[in-house]
Amino acid sequence: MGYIALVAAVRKRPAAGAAVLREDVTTAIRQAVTQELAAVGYGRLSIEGVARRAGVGKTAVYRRWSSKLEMVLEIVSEVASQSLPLLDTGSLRGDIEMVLHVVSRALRHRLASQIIPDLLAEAARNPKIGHTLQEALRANQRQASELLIGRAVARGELPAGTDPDTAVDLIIGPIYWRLAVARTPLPQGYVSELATSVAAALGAPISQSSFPNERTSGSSR
Amino acid sequence: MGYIALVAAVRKRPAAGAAVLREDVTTAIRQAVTQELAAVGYGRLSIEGVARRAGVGKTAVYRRWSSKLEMVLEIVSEVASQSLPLLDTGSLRGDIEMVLHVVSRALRHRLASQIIPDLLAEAARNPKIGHTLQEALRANQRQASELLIGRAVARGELPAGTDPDTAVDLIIGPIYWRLAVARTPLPQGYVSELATSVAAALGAPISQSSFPNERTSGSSR
DNA sequence: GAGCGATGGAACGCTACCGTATCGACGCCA
DNA sequence: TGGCGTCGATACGGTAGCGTTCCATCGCTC
Repeated sequence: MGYIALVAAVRKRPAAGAAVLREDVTTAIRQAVTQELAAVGYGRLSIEGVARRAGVGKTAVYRRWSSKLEMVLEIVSEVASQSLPLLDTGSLRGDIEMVLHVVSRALRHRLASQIIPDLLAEAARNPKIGHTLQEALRANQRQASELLIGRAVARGELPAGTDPDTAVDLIIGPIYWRLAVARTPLPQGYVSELATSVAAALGAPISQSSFPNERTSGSSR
Repeated sequence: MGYIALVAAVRKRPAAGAAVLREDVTTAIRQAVTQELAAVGYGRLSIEGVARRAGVGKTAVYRRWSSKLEMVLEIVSEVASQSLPLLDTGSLRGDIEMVLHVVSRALRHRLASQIIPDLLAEAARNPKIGHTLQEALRANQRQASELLIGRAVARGELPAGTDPDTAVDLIIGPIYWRLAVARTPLPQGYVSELATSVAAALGAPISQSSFPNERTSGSSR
């Protein structure tokens, strides 16, 4: 079924035979899955519920995916693996603000802001989900972070040793907390100010500790 | 039943009559709830599962709470509403590092790191849970933030207008993202460095509009 | 010492889903 | 044009949890 679903997703028809999975049914199911995920979460999501919401028979679902896990993984990983563009704005602060805008727009969408935390929580207890999200999101993220930081280093805005993982924490953490966890509305100018703060945070690691503190021993690069 | 549960929770005995809710049974149920929450999440948590895990009859559970929602709310809000001490370390950076240590220790506990994101995700779709967590966590948080920032302002480390909510985002966001979302292990010295970065972030908000981009490297202290 | 009432256990009828099977209808492909 | 295979529908037996009820037991309070 992984095969069949793939074929449908890619919008090609099977080479031989006839009578083909209908594209519109597949689309309806996909939509229903995302809506059900937002409404009841992964834990409570049921095949019957999805079929009901999509207005199709259970058969149509089982013909495409063999289990709820497989179905959800295929659908969300497709959405999650899109990479963001990452234009070069000319400054670290500008780059960060751009990323924050993109992320905040995404997290303000009702479906996304319910589905993402739910799946991340589920990932903590289901290794397969964890692995898939890891692949889809983290790799992407790290790549983006390295690009963004590489630029800043080239510009002389950051020291060469800056850790991309920590940078992701500093950039994504606050906006994610605000929108997906605390769910507090953003005041005017919030993203812009946050960008400034985060840029300052990245620009001033280690530098000021007057104590004999340990340094980051791990993660080279 | 709220009454009976309350009585048991407060560890007082009913004034009249006899034959009382057993404290050890109540404790066993509480433990089972937290374990079930971590294992399967709120969405899949079932009364039967809790009773099974606690080694008690369903009856014992229903005698204390009338529904899974009420049960979970009572149990988690009790745990969540404890406030952290917040010693004055003498500097903003020190205060932040202390908070980060406390938070990171809490989030590294297996149960907490699974239950908290799960409940927060659930809160996004269940108003009662959202409200309870809001009460238990956010109020506490804001108070702590105001205290911490008030001190820094008094020391002259921060300008007077600093927004406590944004401060929470900057302080909690990165460590929460790291531990509860990305679930990446912390390298040596991470918390200390993060504290420095966050202090720098807090020290340089808004400045972007008025001042020509000061880089906070040697500013504080 | 008496009895109230909580205890675990078992069973109740009920609902929701599971995953599978079978049906006639019909559209697409060879 | 023929037939393959998907379509929605419906039904299947099975599992799980719901919330309630009844039970004999036994510890605590008076």
